[in-house]
Amino acid sequence: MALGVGEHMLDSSRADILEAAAHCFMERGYSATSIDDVARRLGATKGRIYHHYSSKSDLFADVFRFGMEMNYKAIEPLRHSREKAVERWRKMAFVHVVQMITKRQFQRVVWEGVEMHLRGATTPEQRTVFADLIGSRARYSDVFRDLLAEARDDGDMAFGNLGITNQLVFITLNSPIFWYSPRAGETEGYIREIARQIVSFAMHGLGMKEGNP
Amino acid sequence: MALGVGEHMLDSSRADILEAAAHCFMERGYSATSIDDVARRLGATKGRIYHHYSSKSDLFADVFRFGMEMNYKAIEPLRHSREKAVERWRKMAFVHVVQMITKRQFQRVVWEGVEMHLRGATTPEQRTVFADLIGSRARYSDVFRDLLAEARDDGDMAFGNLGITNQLVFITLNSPIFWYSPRAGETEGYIREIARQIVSFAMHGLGMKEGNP
DNA sequence: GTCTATATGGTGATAGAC
DNA sequence: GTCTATCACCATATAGAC
Repeated sequence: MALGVGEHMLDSSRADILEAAAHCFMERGYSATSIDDVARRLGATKGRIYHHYSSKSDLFADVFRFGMEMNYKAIEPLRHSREKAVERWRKMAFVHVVQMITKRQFQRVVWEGVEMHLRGATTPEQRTVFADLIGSRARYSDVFRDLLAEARDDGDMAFGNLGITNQLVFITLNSPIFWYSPRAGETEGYIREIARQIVSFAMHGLGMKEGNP
Repeated sequence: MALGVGEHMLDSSRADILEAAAHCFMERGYSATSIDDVARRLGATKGRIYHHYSSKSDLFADVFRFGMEMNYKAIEPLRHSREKAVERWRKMAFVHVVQMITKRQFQRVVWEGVEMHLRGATTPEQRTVFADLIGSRARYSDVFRDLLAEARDDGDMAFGNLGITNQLVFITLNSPIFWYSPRAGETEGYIREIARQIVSFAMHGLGMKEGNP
């Protein structure tokens, strides 16, 4: 029940599988992860997984989907506030980074899913499953990109090529999925402090003054 | 012979294998790449590969090694110049980014090698092979980090935590391995312009004024 | 719903011809 | 030095008991 999302809840059996799968995919990557690995982490056998998912790529896609749902949910309250674009961007960037840190397993899967798509490494059948996920992810990225454009028009940001800049910013915001490692006694305040430094770095790169969310 | 490195040249047979392997590992990742894939790309069979390398991880390690050798070679002339740290950092960052773009296959393998190490996904025997490679990569990163510290002492940069900042900067500089895609009629000037924008973004993030290498 | 087989295919690695 | 078998193993996915 900890994994409630949007208007519906996931039954706990499925939530357990998602959590275990996300963790395994994060640790070993899609290809090196076997269904047996996920089952072992669940303390079960693969029969249980195949009862809920028809294939490994189906399972992977559902983890991907759930990761994106969490992201949209996190920024939703901030998207349509009446503040200036630069301020909306700053707050959204902050909660995005916190997501990257606290939901690391799922965000790594999202990243690898995008990677697989960009490399064209997916099989034809996988493309159908992936299509709307990749679209969802692209639209999510566009939300941030459009705010950058708006903030530049407002004169609150200064940068060169919009597409490249958004790539640089996004990879900066996503980077903790690669280098952050949780430590004992990790507090919410500690995580927020890390996130603050990352957003600050990105904002400077965007030609802005300092700011504390 | 195009792959000459350091004081020695690689025999062309081995250079061909390295190039093909790098390309396959870039496209599919380590685990999803089979020796047959590499052989197919060579227009050969795996007998040829196993004559030069005793295992898949050995081959991967050699691609990793070669990628790092290229990196060290690229920054070597700049490391010990007598300019200020901030200026040395800027020039080294620039050639590093150009490497990321122009030697993308090898740099992706370096990235995945580091990833595999961080995830602890390597088998005990692989750790021995990887150990010095990871060390080499860590020292390479430290070269940049130490310059950041020096530049901050000089009063030429302003940032918070050194370790986090170096991670953010490094991931920014490395990012084209993920999003850059070569296009027809790609000129050296075009690549340098992209690199210039990336370094500029990073430098702003480091609390510096604009600069054109 | 979850388990225990088991069918099936692919992959790393080796042996031996040329 | 490269090729053509071939082996042994592991992983996806299924079938059917409980």
